[in-house]
Amino acid sequence: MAERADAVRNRRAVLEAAQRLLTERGGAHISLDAVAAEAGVGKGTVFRRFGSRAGLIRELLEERSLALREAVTDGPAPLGPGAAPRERLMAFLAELAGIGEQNAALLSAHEQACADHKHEDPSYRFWAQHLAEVISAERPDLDADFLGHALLAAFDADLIRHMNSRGPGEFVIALQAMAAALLDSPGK
Amino acid sequence: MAERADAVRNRRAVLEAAQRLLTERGGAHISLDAVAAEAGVGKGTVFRRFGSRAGLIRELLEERSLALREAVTDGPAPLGPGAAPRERLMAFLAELAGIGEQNAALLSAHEQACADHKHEDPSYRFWAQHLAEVISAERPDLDADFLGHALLAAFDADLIRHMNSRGPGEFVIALQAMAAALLDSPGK
DNA sequence: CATTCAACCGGACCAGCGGTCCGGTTGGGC
DNA sequence: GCCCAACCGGACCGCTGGTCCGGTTGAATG
Repeated sequence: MAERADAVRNRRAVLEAAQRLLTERGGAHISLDAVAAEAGVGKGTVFRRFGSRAGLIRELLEERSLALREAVTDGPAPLGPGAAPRERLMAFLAELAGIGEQNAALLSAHEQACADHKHEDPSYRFWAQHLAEVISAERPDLDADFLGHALLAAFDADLIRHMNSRGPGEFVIALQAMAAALLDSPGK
Repeated sequence: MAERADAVRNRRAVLEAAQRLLTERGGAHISLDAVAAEAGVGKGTVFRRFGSRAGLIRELLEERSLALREAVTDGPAPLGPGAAPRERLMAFLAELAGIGEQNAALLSAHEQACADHKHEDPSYRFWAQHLAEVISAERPDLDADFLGHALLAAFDADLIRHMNSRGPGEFVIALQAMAAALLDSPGK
């Protein structure tokens, strides 16, 4: 037996409650007491399901980006393996930026909760590795590993907000322009 | 009267104690109780001097980077106003990276304490503006403002640690290579 | 040097947090 | 219908950032 019915029900309730608090209230001050209360559940339940604050945020983020992950590993062009590396990179950045723009609060919470442990986060690992692969495929002479991390570092909640204040979509545009400049830079 | 003698003494004691805790102990778990105790001072004193945890970290960081700031505004080449923009950019990145490598714990603490308020931090504002100016001087066609923030975003404590694990100085090299690629990218 | 008082100090205190624990409850296989 | 492992709630703990106030001290003044 994998998981009892009430356990499943509570897990979903907690995830939805957290999402609700995160989007309705502005900041990322989401306390686990509040999440438990909003979910109509005891605090112990939250911790049994998710282990810790970081675990909850992580799972929330993973849920949000699951579709993207699948599209990348075995979806159609331009995200999937069929497309050219450059197209995959641009499409991936656009898609991830879309998630970022619409989940700024979640990103903030993630930065705060998982600070100094990004590399253990499966979502982050996947993103970084995908970026590195696709950059390396297009430009084997560049430091693809570093550039992947650097591009992800640009998904800073504060920076996204700053760019969004210029207008919707400005973040994606600037990010893609930067990636294009890197890919088009003259080789050594 | 600006500040009483004992006030000045305590301010320095607190700053030094914080620095000591930050470098001696690994993590950024530096609690203000601990800082006060290490400084041989009451907790109230810490808060009266620095307002909050963020204020303390901020001032610490500012102290660390004061020399760099002065060198940039009116020092000699390659940092100062006399040098060519490209040289200034590279030298500035190298210098800042040096600070970053040697103060990883401080950077972590800063990220954690000042998250979502970077733009209010005077040090950060100065850095971002300087980067934007110098990038814009070399490549007016690029989005210098965004690129400045993006370059600073790469000063992620986790990323620095990751690069340092390859070997000393690897972070600077990769960072400068990225900046060079951006500056050398073909115009539109 | 004595007086005076605003600036300063220490640490008790508070509210809220992440995380633990355990006595009671319940789902579901037999 | 029985039974027990899985699950639940919420009281509880230790710690943290931040506040407050009665007592102390530096230094300007005469």
